[in-house]
Amino acid sequence: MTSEDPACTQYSRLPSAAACGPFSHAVSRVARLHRIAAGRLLRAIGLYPGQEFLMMHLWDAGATRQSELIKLLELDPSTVTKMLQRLEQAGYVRRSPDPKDRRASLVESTEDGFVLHERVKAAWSELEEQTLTGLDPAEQAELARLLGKVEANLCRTAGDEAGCGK
Amino acid sequence: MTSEDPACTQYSRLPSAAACGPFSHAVSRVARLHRIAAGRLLRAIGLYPGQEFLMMHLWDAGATRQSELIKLLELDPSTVTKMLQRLEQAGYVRRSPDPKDRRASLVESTEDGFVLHERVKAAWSELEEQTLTGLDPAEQAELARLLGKVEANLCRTAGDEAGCGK
DNA sequence: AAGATTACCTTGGTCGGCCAATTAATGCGT
DNA sequence: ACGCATTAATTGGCCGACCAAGGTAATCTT
Repeated sequence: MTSEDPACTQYSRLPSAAACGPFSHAVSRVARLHRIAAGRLLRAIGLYPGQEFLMMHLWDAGATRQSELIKLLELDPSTVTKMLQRLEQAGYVRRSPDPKDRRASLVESTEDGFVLHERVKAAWSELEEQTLTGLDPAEQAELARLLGKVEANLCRTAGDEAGCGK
Repeated sequence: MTSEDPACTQYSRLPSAAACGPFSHAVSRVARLHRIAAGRLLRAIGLYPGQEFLMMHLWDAGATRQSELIKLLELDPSTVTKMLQRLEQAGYVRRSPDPKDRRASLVESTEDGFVLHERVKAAWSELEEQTLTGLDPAEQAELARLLGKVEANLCRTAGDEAGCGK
């Protein structure tokens, strides 16, 4: 293990990226690391990053219309379709046609799916702890506040074209 | 300032995700929105999100060994390979065998690639502005500091297994 | 010098995510 | 009632990103 390039936190010799948009750069890096951490934790319980959100909604709300999931997760319809196909094949999810609307389909967690609930909660707690280690409550609150502002910013600029605003 | 969260984030009726890991959830959302914003800006100039980092390094440092790019970008080797294949086919990048090491290959930006430089810088400035709108300098500094801590956290937990800490 | 190890890159597979275009069902307007 | 727009979901294509395996070249070991 050579410690040649502590690539994680060296802003010393960053490329133009840092000069152009240090925050965007930081956000990208944190996002990637966070995703990796989530992926590692979720893999152990048989899910891929992204799927846990969908399952959480299902655990939370029971049978849900697919279009509702799309709105809730703010994802592309095709993304949800494929995710559901995989989750269904994995046995964590069941889809049935909505009797009220024959073009819609209702999604719900299977028994196997519910089994994951506790493990996913544990994994997320672990992830949360990994993320926030060393941040005192005041810092956490400030981070939450600032992330909220950034999210609102990005959401607004994204919203004028495609549906972010629920 | 409280949970008046406009449109995008209704923390009021969030699923278990928020209860389990509000920060992880926020990070995921910000990451996704940020990526979307970047994608929208980059698309207009012929790049996909992620490629701009690679090009920036090339513009910055000239001909670079592929393995160096992998270390710099902290990406999987196969990711870089495929990205380069696409960038090469798009005409933005040129690869040549390294005379010093016949298994390595040197990557450099083409003329067409350099043309993108200014536009990418502009796009990133725009992205940075979109991200940080409404944050005063003190908030920006605090956000940078906190993101740095989070990054270090995630980097550390990622490092004990695979290649973040090099 | 021959063999084992490591480094560099590629291929093939999987997933999340997007867009564009399609089909099917519902609803609305006249 | 009929036609037309809207909504629900799917398919196919593309890209970023990961892992697992593989092949070749350089280097270290013996």
